[in-house]
Amino acid sequence: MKQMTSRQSEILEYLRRFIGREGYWPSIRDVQEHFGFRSTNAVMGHLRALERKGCVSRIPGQARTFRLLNDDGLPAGTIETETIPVYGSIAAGYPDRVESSGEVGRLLVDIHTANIRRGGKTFALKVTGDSMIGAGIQSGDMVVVHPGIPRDGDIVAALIDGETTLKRYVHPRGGTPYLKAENPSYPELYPTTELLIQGIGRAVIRNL
Amino acid sequence: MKQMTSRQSEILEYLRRFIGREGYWPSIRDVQEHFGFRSTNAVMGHLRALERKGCVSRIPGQARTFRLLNDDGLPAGTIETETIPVYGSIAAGYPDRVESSGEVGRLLVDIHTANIRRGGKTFALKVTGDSMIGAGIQSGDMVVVHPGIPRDGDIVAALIDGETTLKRYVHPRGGTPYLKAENPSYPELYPTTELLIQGIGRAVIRNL
DNA sequence: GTTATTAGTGCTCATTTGTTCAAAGATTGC
DNA sequence: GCAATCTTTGAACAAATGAGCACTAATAAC
Repeated sequence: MKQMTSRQSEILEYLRRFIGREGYWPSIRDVQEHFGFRSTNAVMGHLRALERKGCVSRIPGQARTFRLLNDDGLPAGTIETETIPVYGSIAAGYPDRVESSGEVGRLLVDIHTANIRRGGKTFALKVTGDSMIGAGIQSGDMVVVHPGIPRDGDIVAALIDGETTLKRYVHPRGGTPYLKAENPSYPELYPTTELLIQGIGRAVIRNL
Repeated sequence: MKQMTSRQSEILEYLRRFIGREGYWPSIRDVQEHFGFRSTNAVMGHLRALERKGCVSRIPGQARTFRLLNDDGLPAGTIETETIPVYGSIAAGYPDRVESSGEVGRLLVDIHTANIRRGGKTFALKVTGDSMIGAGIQSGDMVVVHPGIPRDGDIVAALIDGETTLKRYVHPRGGTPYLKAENPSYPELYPTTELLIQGIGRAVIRNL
């Protein structure tokens, strides 16, 4: 992004605050009035400059149609976030994202914090039991889970006998994969009928 | 929120998607065109209904000025979030929120997930060491910390000898408070000169 | 049947709003 | 000093846009 004059930053900042506060964009005359200009053209000049410098984009001729752009020229103001449904337990198959059956809440986090990619069918589970205590996952913790193919050592949400459990996925070279609890008092789980991995654990969130 | 007809939900959903996709609100005629109405008044009718039912609010006579409301009648679409600075370590006193000295990143989470209140001087610490391993807090975890007065049993970020440590705060009835690690190989820490509590741990976030 | 609600058409109108032309003062760099 | 850019004024215009009136049709409620 090119160098901006102080006046131009002021205008940009006003736009940012306005949309944040009101939820819609200001009109040219809203900007004019706020800065005390006696002509709308003062605003126009600055907007042209901001557009030229790639900070803002607009739809010509249409009212209150701004877009804030960042350095890459992509729509900004939006740290990439995801709204993730939280399930207490999952019965079978992938949980339907729209359906709220068993959904006990939602969490909104940015994708870096949750360690996920966008647009996936990410979901979260509320952990019960102490089988993963050795990995620092306690009862009541929330685990963010992303569908995918697990690798040896990943913590996964797996479906065994119609119920979801959180375990470590172990896949020895040349052997068959199994599940391992991180607690000496729990046995290893070898797949009897099938081993359905619902997702790979990406993050743990705990409220203290 | 009162009962909505299916058509009204369609309109509402279109508004939601439009602002999410384009970043600005549609005009009445944008809505008209999308639904194939032959009159703008069809849209007006639905908008009046949505306003009456408290789903949407608008500024009369002004272009593209919507506000989505949720059940309480408060502006929606905005789950309350906080952008929290992450520090690797904190030297002394409260970290300056604006200053990025020692700031190693930021995380954006909704206030329920992070278990915090709005507007506070919340910050996060990247944990090093294994002194809290017994409480399920490992090296590399992020701990969200909120300033306040700790109670017995809280996990706190405390300043001891010019360095910040994460420990459990113990305050026996009638005694002096001290800090306790959740790891048998660490000793209890009794305040020698002073015990400055920088904040109370509210949440733990770990990337797997 | 009557009444109320929802869903629409068709048209007109007034205002909001973006845009343009012409011009001038201030500031900076050469 | 002079050119270039930034900043602002002032007036006028045309398109975009919300809003109102009259009327029709379907559906459900009483």
